[in-house]
Amino acid sequence: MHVRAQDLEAALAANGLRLTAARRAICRVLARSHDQHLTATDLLRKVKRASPGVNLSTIYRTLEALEGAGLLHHVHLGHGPGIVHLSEATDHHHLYCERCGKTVDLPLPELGPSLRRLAARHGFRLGGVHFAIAGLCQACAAESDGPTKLGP
Amino acid sequence: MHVRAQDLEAALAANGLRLTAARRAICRVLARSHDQHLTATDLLRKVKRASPGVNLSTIYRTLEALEGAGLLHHVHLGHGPGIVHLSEATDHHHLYCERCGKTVDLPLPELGPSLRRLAARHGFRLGGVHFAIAGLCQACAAESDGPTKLGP
DNA sequence: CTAGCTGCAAAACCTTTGCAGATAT
DNA sequence: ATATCTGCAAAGGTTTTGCAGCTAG
Repeated sequence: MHVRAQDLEAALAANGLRLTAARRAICRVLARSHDQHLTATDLLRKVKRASPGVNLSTIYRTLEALEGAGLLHHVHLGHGPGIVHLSEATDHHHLYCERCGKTVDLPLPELGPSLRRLAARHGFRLGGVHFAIAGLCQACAAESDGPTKLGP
Repeated sequence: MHVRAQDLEAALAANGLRLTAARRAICRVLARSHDQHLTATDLLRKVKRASPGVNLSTIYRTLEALEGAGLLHHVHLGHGPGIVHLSEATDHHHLYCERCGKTVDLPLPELGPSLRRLAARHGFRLGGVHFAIAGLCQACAAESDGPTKLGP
């Protein structure tokens, strides 16, 4: 099983943060959506179903608090808004298709020493998963090679 | 030697685009700054030294035209504005320090088969250099491990 | 001549911030 | 009781767009 809303709430409390209705609602949505890629606005829409009064700035401030407590990260897949990721789910990187936006989760163990060693050679330690690794998915790559292969 | 301004101008013309004073100035700055990481605003500042009247929207529109003609790409290192890269210089990827913003160029051959093969296993072709690979540079990684190691 | 380019101003987009009032502890 | 959190509204930084006039071809 995955992180439950109450785990998130407990962690908030443990970090000296207050448990408000808005935060409870946000934690619930986060726990329930652990396998999705939600933007702040997506999150607001879902939170509003339970607590209609919540404002987007509360979403951002709560995300900031949760991120500060190490409970989640935000990830940039490409242009546009960042998405939210529970920290338990940061065991994978993201492959992101620059053309169609498709993403593929890339288990960190699979990333293995290869990229890490390469980065280390330049004095870098590979960061978390804050930015995706961009490329083209199969479909878009094919389209890019022969754009009108099958066309009239 | 690297791409010259007149090469860029010729390529513009070859793509049916008009050669205006603003575009000439932009091409000159781009050619001269091929080894730098310029944002649109940086570019404007430099262009204005030769052509004071030029507007930021002209910069964006010209970059769009040049990008459409395959002459340059824009790259996102992290949060904040994108930077501009002549296509001839897209033979390297970027390592980007999430903390201090330092970047290191990573020759594509050095990226080697490792990451490429990993991406291929998921049906992806590693894209250009549109987004950087994020991590922590040596200094920031050290600081992150022992924040107050040397402090008072 | 006319399609395309320009400057200006205004908007779009995502995110952050100031403030006065409400709330958890 | 009081430090923290909230909603609202307004601003922030980057990029895009509408429009009327200018210019390259």
